[in-house]
Amino acid sequence: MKNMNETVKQQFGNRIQKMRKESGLSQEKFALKIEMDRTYYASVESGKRNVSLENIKKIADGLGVSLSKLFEEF
Amino acid sequence: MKNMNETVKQQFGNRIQKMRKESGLSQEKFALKIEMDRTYYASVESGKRNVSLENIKKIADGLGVSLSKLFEEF
DNA sequence: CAATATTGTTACTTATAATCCGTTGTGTTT
DNA sequence: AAACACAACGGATTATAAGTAACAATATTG
Repeated sequence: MKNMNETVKQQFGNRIQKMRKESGLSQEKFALKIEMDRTYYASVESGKRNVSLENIKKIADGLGVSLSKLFEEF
Repeated sequence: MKNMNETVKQQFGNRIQKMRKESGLSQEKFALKIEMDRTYYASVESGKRNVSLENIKKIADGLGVSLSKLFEEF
């Protein structure tokens, strides 16, 4: 089993950071794209936020992936 | 595309309701199992709540499925 | 080096998620 | 009918997610 010691918040943050980087956008550009505050998005990426379903959806949409894709290794 | 007019909250509520019913547990029994308030869980199922990642995870665990499975049609 | 872009963090307010109490309605079983 | 199980709803309170601002720290580029 992977990521046994990581919280789901940290797993989620790591996952979206990886995908955002692959998209070539900075945190700021990405946050702007999905109409989310840059510092808030940064704290989500760093695993500090217990983000809600609607914001999870916003992020998935911004990354251009489905929720199942976003969570595929969870 | 399915569920074009449904909000993600409604989709999520419908999805977990279907899976919870398949498990044979009542809302109350399931809520007790995952240590969540019965009335709160009911409102999540009815699509009224913007539930957070940690509670999404709790529900997935209670249903015995991964997050990717939970979101597989999203 | 300086200048710029990008990310990190702290602290704060406000919006709302989450919890808790009860009540109401509906179906079904006896 | 009563008794029971289950689900839907309301209101009030508490906990915390969401959103914002200022500034620090760390790359990256010229």
